[in-house]
Amino acid sequence: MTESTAPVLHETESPKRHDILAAAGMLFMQLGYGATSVDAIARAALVSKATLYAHFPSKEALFATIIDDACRTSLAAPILLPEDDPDVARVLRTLGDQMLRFILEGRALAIHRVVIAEAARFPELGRAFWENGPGRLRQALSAWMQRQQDAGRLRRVDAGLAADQFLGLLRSGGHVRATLGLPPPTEAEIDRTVQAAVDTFLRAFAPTG
Amino acid sequence: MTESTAPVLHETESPKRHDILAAAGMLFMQLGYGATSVDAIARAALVSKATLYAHFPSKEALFATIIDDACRTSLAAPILLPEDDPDVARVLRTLGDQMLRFILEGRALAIHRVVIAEAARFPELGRAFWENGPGRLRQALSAWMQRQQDAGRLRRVDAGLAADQFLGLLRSGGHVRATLGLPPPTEAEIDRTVQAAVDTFLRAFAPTG
DNA sequence: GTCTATAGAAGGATAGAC
DNA sequence: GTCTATCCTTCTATAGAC
Repeated sequence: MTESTAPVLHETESPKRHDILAAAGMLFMQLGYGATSVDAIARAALVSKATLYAHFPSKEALFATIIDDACRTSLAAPILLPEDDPDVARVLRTLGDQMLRFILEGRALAIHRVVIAEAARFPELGRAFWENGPGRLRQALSAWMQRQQDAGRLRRVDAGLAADQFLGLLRSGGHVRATLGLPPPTEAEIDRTVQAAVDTFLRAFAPTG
Repeated sequence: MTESTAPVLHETESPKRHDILAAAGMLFMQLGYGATSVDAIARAALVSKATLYAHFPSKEALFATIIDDACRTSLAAPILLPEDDPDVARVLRTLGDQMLRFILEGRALAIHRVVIAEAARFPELGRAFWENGPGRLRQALSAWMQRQQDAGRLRRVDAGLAADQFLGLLRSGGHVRATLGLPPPTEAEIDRTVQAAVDTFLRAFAPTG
């Protein structure tokens, strides 16, 4: 309190600890849990293994810390759902575009894949991923759709189910292939997928009138 | 030729080899590549490691053989798409029901997860999974939809894209959660998802008339 | 083909000096 | 907190007898 005026959020953040987290994060994401050795992490962080074990009790704990943190920070993409925009199609197109590009991009895809890979050994990571990523978006989108229904701009249906369906339409095709390591969709394909998702969704959920 | 009348398909299939494949298949699916040791496989197969290495040149080769084989056989669920049934909704409901239950069931889900997990180390497995599973279904469904369009029972659109969308609607919600190790959807939720997928799809793709 | 026994390397984790 | 050096286990893979 009396030493510094700098707003230190994590006073436990030594530089070495930061280096370890950075190196381990990269290696775990790229190679997975099993194929990444503690030796390799220490080497990449320019740190001895003893130092690593002074900061983290085990390889498992280090992995869990990193992935959990990555879920909390890297998945928290800003969700753009302007309440007052009456153009439902435009809002969905913008959201779909951002969301699809985000989950196809390197980091989010790497997190997704490593979490699926280790969901058996680290069940809590599956939950952390869901709650910070897809679940959060589903929640926000569902609430938005409910309000659009109340405003008469969407047909009245189960909002949670409708949100799931719109997100499912976005993921259709390209995302499954990308998680399997196959070539990701091109820019043009992404645009086409988003447009098609919005079209299909609105054909099905436009207000009856 | 002169010894036996039994129709032997694979004469290279010794009983030990079969035991090894069975044991390794179970362990790899359950624990993944890294967490499964050759020792454990040999023990479970009641075979020595030397015998295992007499049949397979390496752990990697054994893994690749097993997963590739699993993709070819276990993913080849029969695709029921009766050409002559004019009731499009019924066909889609039947297909959706089978498909969704299949990809949520233990074995298919285990294969999916282990392939995603090791897609970096074994890129060819990602392709094998796609081509024998989702890709095959997409292909069949796309062709069926094309013919339904020709018969005037569906609106004329890009059939491949429509197939992707229907499959995306089916996967929406439950499947993503299941791959993350979260509780799979209940029977009732599966039914609801299938019904909702068919409803949304037909609302969007019914013939204009 | 199949076994027992073991080589040889790499894994995670720690002791002890500073 | 950080290092060097090392411990013990486990790993993949093989040699050699049968």
